[in-house]
Amino acid sequence: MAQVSSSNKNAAPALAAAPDAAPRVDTHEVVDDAALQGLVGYHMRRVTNLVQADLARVLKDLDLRIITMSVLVVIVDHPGLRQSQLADALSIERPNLVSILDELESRGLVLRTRVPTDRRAYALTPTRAGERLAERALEAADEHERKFFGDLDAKERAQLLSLLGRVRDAAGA
Amino acid sequence: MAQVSSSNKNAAPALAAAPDAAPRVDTHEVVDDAALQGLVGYHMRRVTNLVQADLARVLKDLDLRIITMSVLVVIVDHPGLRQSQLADALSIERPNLVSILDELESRGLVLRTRVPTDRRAYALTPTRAGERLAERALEAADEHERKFFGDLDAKERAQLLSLLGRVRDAAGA
DNA sequence: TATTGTTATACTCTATAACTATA
DNA sequence: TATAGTTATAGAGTATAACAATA
Repeated sequence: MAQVSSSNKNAAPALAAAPDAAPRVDTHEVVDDAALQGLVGYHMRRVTNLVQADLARVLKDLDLRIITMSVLVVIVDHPGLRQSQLADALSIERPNLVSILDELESRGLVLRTRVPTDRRAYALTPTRAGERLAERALEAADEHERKFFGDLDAKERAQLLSLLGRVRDAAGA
Repeated sequence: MAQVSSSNKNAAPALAAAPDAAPRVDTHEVVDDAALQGLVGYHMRRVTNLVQADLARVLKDLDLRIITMSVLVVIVDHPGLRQSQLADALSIERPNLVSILDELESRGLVLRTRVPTDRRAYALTPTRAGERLAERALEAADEHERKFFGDLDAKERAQLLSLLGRVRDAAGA
């Protein structure tokens, strides 16, 4: 499907193409990324980057990064869970959770308390401030999502989620 | 749409919920990310990460990163273009191109040659080795894409691309 | 032996300010 | 003055190996 140089509008006729004289683009014309547009993953990455950049900007007002918001919201939804459960739920590596939780704890949003029945583990619970901030963060995220997905009706949004789900399943994840 | 704690299966009846006693999850049960699943961007990011991680793994066999492959492929498709044209085509910042081109040049895949009419600029052209590697990289990327998008028929793939395009356009990009 | 949380580390991607040489 | 390429730097996300405490 994807082929190099299939899109070059300056393409010279085959006869004019000398062995080492590839058709050159003009130094001033606008150049495209057509050679990559056959790759669905390329489009997914570019659109996702746009969306994530805006979400990051929005959450900055609440002093949250995307991953920090995700962690806080899952803790509020599942108070008492262990760090390893949280890492599994978000598919992030356990080491990467540590500094995130350090920050949430030092900001008084989350508590780490020893699990009596397993003294290796910590139970994570939100404080009232953590619950309030999680709510505000989800509201901000919802408003952000309306900006990007508001043009899609319910059926189209479901279609997008369904297609994404099938791609995820194809990965064997 | 997205609401904290809407998905907690351990939710106690309202009357049993004391002010500071949130319903706790069991330390052993599997915890989900339901509190974030209302966010379409969250699904996009997770699926995109899966796809990109596999592509990165595949391209490693050719000693290419995703961004390095993208740069090489666009140069092969538009030989003679300037670095600023390339940066615009891929929506990457000019500074981030420099080390990528340094690497491609030192590996003998790309040439930087002064533009006679504008001595500030460099024209980028692929070598024969660069052309060959670009072709192999696109073949590897196509095979990788079949793994993830092969289950979708042509219509579904077009649907996915169309929906992604509308999200991109909603962003004003 | 295996698991929980931790430390240290590294790689990738992205972004911005400021410099140089040219225009 | 503006632009092309560059340097330096920083932040964010992700990943792995190895350790101490505990199971």
